[in-house]
Order: sequence, then C-alpha cells, then structure tokens
Amino acid sequence: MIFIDYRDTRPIYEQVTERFKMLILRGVLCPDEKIPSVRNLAVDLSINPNTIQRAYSELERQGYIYTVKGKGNFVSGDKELFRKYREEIFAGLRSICKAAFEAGITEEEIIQSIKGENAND
Amino acid sequence: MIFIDYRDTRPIYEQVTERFKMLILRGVLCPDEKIPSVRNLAVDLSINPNTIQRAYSELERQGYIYTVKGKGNFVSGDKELFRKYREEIFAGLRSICKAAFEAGITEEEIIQSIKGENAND
DNA sequence: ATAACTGTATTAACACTATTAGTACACTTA
DNA sequence: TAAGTGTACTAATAGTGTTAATACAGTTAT
Repeated sequence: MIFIDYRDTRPIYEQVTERFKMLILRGVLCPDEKIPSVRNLAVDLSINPNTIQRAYSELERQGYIYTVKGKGNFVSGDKELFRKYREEIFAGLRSICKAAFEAGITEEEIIQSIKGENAND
Repeated sequence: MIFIDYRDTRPIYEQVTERFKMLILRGVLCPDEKIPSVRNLAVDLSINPNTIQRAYSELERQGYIYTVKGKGNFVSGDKELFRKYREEIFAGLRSICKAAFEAGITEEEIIQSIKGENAND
C-alpha cells in the first residue's frame, strides 16, 4: 500500500505523507479505518520508526488522520479535506500559470496543452 | 537587477539562476551582453563568490550564457532557449494536472481557474 | 612587463536537514 | 501482567548549501 521511491529526491517522510493523503482522498482508506502502526510500517519499509512518526505527525497536523494513544492512528472523516486539497492544487496551478505568462505563454496555449491530457484517467 | 529573497526556501544559487533566466527570456538582457563578474555580483549581493559561480555554471550548462576565460560571462544568443523553457513550463503544467485529475478535479474546473488569471500581465 | 581585472579549481569549515539508533515513558487491550 | 500502541528525547551520521581562503590562468590597459 505504501512504498518508497529512492530515486525520488523528496525526503521519505514527505513521500509517505503524500502517499497516505492520496489513499485517503481517493477513498482507498475510509474514515475511522486504522492505518499501520508506526513500528509496523517502519519494519515493512525497512526504515526508522521516527521517519514514519514524522509523516504521521504531519498527516495529523493537516487533519488527514487522528491519533488515539495506545490504540493507533485512524483515518479522519473530515469532509473539508477534499476542499483543502483542491485549494492546494489550484494554488500550484496559479503559481505555474504565473510563470507561464511571464515567459510569454498565452492563456490559449495553456488551455490547449491541458485539453486531452486527462486520457489516462 | 538581481536580488535575493531570504524568505524564499530555495537555495540562493537557484534564485540567481532563475532570475537570470527570466531576464534573458524576457529580453532584458540581450545576446552577447556581458553580465556581472562573479566577484562583482558576489559583493553586490553580499554573498560568497562560490555561490554565484555555481549559479553561472548552471546557466552555462543550460545554455543561457557562455563564458570567456579572463573576459567574463555573456548572454547566449541561442534561439532554442525560449522553446526549451516553454517545454519546462508545460512539463510542470502536465505534472500538476495529473495530480489534479487524481484528486478528482475536472478539466473544466482547471480551465475555469486559469481563465482571468492573467489580469496582472 | 605589470597591474588589475576576469574565470576556474580546490580544500576546509560551518549550519541545517533528513535519517538512523537507542531508550524511556504512558496508555490500551487481551 | 504482557504485548502492542503512540510520544518524547538525545546522540550520531550523511548530505547539501554556503562561506572562507587560496591558488592558478587568461585578458586588458597602461
């Protein structure tokens, strides 16, 4: 369910965070479902528990999971998650469009490049 | 002409590289125009010459400038620069659109969010 | 030729971050 | 009570970004 890409330049804890976010947003993990314990996942991925701990802390901070001490970490049922994540995406989009306009790329060119991009979904 | 934003999390050499790329792409700096010497710019920005050296090496590697030993660094006249940079932008755009589609955002929503975004240009 | 400017290369040091390692404490469940 | 859970802390290691100091080589102007 979770994996690490060692060719990826991003830190491991960030990859783990991103991966869980995706699984939750896409509904693969359901609200109140238990996710692997810090120690278990660390063994599975052959990395240090602290790294998983950091990823889980981040997920909790962003509202994707909640923690019950002594029991484990569970998927949040927060309906706002989708809206928040969409906002992140749109912010990134605005940022790259700004760069595009600065480079003289027109709105039409951008839209053209996007159209037909969603064939793989 | 060049400045450093210390609130920016990106490394200084990357900011300098990006800044020169923009000045060249937008035609502020013309082909064969001399850019500041490594030592001069380092003093201007109050940073180490090695950091500028790194930025210039990267700019040369990407074809934005060329170096004449003992004389200085000069803006390249490569016409392909624009095409290459546009490709970078479009690649970034594809990447973020992929994330958007994975989050269930539709093509129409993306296009709507882009339209009217170019008011500041 | 000399001085003053250029780029280039090398080595060392420092700070910060990502990660590992080990340990300890507290809570829950069987 | 034992085994599993999250949490907290400190230390060590590796990599990166940056600074610092120095040296070498080519160019230009005098």
